[in-house]
Amino acid sequence: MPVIRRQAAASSLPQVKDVARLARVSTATVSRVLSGIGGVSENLVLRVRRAAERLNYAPNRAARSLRVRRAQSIGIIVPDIENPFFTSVMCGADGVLQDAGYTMIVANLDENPEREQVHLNTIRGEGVAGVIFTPTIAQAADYRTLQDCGVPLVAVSRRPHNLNVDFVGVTNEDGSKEAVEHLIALGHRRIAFVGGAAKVSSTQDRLAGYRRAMAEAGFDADSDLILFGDLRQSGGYEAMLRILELPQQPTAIFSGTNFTTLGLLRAIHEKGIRIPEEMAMVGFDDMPWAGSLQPPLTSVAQPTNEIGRVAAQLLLARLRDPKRPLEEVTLPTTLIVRASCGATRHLDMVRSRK
Amino acid sequence: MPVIRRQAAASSLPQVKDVARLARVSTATVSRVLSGIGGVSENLVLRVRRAAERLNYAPNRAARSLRVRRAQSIGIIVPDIENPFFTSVMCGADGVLQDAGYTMIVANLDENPEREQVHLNTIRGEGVAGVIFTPTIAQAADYRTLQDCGVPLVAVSRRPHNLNVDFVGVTNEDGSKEAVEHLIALGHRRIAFVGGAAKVSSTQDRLAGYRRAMAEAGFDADSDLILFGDLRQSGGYEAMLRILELPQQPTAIFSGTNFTTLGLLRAIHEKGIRIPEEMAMVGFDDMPWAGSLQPPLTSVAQPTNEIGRVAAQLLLARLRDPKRPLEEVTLPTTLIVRASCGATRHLDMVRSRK
DNA sequence: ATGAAAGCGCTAACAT
DNA sequence: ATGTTAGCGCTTTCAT
Repeated sequence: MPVIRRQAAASSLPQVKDVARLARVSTATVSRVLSGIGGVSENLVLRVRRAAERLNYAPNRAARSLRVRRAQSIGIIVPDIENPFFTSVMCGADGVLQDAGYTMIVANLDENPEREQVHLNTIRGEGVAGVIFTPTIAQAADYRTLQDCGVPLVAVSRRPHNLNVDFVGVTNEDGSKEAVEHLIALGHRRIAFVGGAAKVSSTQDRLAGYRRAMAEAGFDADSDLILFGDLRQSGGYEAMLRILELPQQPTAIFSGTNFTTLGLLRAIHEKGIRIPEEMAMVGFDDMPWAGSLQPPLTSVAQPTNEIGRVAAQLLLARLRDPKRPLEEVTLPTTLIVRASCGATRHLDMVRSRK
Repeated sequence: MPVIRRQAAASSLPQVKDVARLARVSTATVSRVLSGIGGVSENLVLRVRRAAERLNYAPNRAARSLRVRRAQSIGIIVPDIENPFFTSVMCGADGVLQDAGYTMIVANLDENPEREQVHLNTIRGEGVAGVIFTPTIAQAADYRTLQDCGVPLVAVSRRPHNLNVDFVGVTNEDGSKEAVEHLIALGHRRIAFVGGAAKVSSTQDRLAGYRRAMAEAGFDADSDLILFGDLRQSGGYEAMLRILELPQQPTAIFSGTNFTTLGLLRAIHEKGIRIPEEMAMVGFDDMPWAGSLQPPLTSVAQPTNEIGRVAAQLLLARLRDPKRPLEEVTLPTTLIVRASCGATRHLDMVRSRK
């Protein structure tokens, strides 16, 4: 015998069947019109469109996701949502994704790797159509679980280990080399490298650029002068304190990432060290306010918005054609010369410190 | 007669029924255990938990959303995802929401009000459990559509017009007054106010604080000295150019929002004006690098993370109890004195410019 | 070109 | 305390 059920409260939202009734067509036709499949007479298309508009119809995305077994959303996993590099990347991706009708589910790891697993499970449960992420420390297996569900992944900024994914990066090594060569051209010989997280590919590539520049100039890359912080300001701050305790000080510092640079600056200001006279400086990552820093920062700028845009485009391309070959895009960096490197001063002044 | 249907490809994801089978219970029991309703024997709870873990089960959130007619996600609508104020708020909200099992759907208006309507429709379609937003220009009706669907709203930073929602703000007026009084105490009489977007409540409150400080000190608030930019650096930059064309220059500027401050600074640096000697400055909004700016910026700091946290908590509270009275939380600002206001110099030097 | 209806995976009402 | 099963709103197959 049939079970008697309480009727759920009618949704205040219009549904396909409301649109269908108003347009005097079937729900199938409404769906066909609104998803733009085609194969519907012009007449009905018009009626359906009008009805949908009249009712201010917004399709229930959960129902759609359930039916097509894939959500119209993509997950963005960022190590730190407060880092301007990542927000700028997100902003670039957002524009592209929004135009394609995707929503953006943002997972902030907040430099807290335990969160990664939780987030990945949630994202798997969301049935997102794809994921844009920046690899943190150890995870390949977790991301592979997503891949096994057929969710395409695009890595940004850091090259993931043991994971076949599309990738968007920049000329980390050449950009760093150019920056260090610039310092060398200004007369510096003892140049420190302060990287962000030591193990990520971007840091290693930037270190490689530093080493190449030093080697080609015939200078020692004194291992005392190679330090690592993390991705917060504190890492740079502490690195600077360590540098100040060195028996033989560098005359210049190349900083491998934005927050490290800010941390270094903070320590330098606290100690009253003058830039660039006592310490010259170039930092990887430009920031919208880099020109208003004390002093204006010479930096290696990444095309951050473009990185996000390309990442989103790669994802959409793969959604369209899952079989396409893996793609790896490397975008160019730009050395922006401001005052912190000392390029605007006489070389003698820079060198006088030795 | 029954219609023959093509079987959809079996999902590679485990489902409730897989967990149920493995645990030798019904799907209802699995659901009860995993959603923590209670009323299940300890024995079965254990078996279900174990089975779910073994299968690495992640519930299909779309199916759940469809069934309970509400997603486990909340929408965050921000005017500009690249503005550190909003990212910091998002970060605070994220922590709370994540712990409560919600995902965060981020909609970036990118200062583009047309996008707002599109985003609101999408968010309505997502069936989010709630929305945290910062009102932009004109919208009340659009947001009301959401409210009519029973989606609770929390406004952040700017008070929305004609909309009954929970609200998290800061002591804009008192914070600004304190900042301007600080400048007055340093001997300034001609103090300019450069606000962000003129029409939003936060700008107006900050202007009110400026006016009160000036009035109480018995100074004119010369209307020439009250300017507005927008929420990008360019607004501040252009405002500074206008200030420089004034017949009688101010000796100090109080800037109403972070990007405006950076824009002002950029113009000031370009013109080679010395801060604070030729122009003293205090800005609303602290930034993690405010101490590394040129010169270190005296600012009115908002507890940005806390704002986000409180917003999320208000939302969760209302989800628990939709009937609770509307709440309005005002968090305190803090004046952080650094060098840009000239507090570290002699008064005579500041005043000497007149 | 259009419509009827099954079924996506979950939850909760109802039955036991 | 546990199980059975309808149905959330959509898309899509199949039938016409």
